[in-house]
Amino acid sequence: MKFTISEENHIKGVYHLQQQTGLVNTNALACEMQTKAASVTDMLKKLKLKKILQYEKYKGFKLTEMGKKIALSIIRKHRLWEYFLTVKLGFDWAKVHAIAEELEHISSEELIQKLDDFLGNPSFDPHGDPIPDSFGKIPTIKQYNLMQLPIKKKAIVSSVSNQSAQMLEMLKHYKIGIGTPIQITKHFLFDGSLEVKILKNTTCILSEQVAKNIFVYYE
Amino acid sequence: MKFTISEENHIKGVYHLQQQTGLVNTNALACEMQTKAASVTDMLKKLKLKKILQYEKYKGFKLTEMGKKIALSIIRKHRLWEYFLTVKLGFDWAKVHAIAEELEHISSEELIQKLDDFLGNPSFDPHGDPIPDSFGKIPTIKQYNLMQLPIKKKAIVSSVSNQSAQMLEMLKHYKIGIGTPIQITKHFLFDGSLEVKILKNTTCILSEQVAKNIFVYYE
DNA sequence: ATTTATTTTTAGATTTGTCTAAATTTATTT
DNA sequence: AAATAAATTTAGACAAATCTAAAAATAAAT
Repeated sequence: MKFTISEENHIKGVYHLQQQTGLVNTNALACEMQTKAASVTDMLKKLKLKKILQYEKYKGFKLTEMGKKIALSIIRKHRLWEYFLTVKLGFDWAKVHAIAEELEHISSEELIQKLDDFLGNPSFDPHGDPIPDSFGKIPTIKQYNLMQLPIKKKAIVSSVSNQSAQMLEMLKHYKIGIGTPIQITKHFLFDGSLEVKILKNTTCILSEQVAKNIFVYYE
Repeated sequence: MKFTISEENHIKGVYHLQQQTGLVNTNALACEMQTKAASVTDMLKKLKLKKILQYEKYKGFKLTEMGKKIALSIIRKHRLWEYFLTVKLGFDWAKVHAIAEELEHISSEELIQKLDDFLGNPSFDPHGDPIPDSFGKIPTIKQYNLMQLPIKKKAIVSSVSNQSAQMLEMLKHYKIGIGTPIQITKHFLFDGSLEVKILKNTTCILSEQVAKNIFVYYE
């Protein structure tokens, strides 16, 4: 089945929200999509008709199995293109998201399969987010946010959840990126801030607010 | 200035037609665009307003200088993507056009500049069509792949699109490189293979698969 | 349990790009 | 030059995707 760009964006938006909340409501999606509630309602009717989501008036909605499959295929495209843009074209990781938002709507399945092979079938994009395979399966590793990481335990930065420009700029300054080895050397109980050693490099202090948006894995 | 996909496609269509005819007429463009004359008229009004084309009712139309610049930037994108799809992703050249029709509308200028560099600033796409540079300047010689070269016609090897190690090794063995004078002496219809004379040197047999990756020019 | 507030949906308008059918302009033929 | 044909444009309609403003349903508060 074929979808418009707007439909695809809505499907992706629902997927994103239902990851956290289970059932999604109209206002939340309107906010996520930077549009109005009335427009969302219109789109919901269309997507229900196409059996992309289960939707009862006034009662919230969520994707059907088919809807989920479509969402994952769009996310797969998005993340493969992000990988291409940073690793092959040398883009700064802060810039790739907007371009991938366009590229993810290119329709050819064969293109994505060949791109995947060309990139060496990566499992994670440059932000550390997992890239679903062609069946929609998502690779998993146990991730912990920095606040949960035991003190002195060596770990690898795997992703960053708050991708605001300010956040990315700060991490760039500290030379913290995906794959950076890291270790907590002190935990200040007063304000929850952490002293963090970027291995083979300097040490810095991160606030709790920042730390809980940085994810790592170990072993 | 920003354009919709439909506007961009019409600009490209006008450019293509005016290459041959100078002034373009409504029906011709309608045919080119697989649409109706009335729809073309609507679009012409819009593009005239945006100063993309000179247009007098009932009297035909052609692109302004600005219109030409835009057309060339779209053609540039199209051909760079075609190059990417064949040379980097290994697509069959027959399949790349449709995909490039979508990719050419991705808007980022930085993307195209980086893609161009990544591909090594190629001058011709895999069909031998010239790729305009970022100023809209078009390289002049036309390239043909060996399958398209008329028999007995003397030509010069100008580029090789499939740069796999095996390919390069084979070419090295036959002493075929950029600038090598070459001539087709026989075309075996059975399997599409060619008997090729490397001038001032030996003769060899090249499979169709190899031949279509070797580009030449003549005169 | 009413009233008030919030959320969601409907109703109707707008924009973009397309269409058909009719009218108009230009070109061709007799 | 008048009649006919072809090309082009206008007028009006339609679908998609959005919006505003008002109505309806649900949730929260007194």
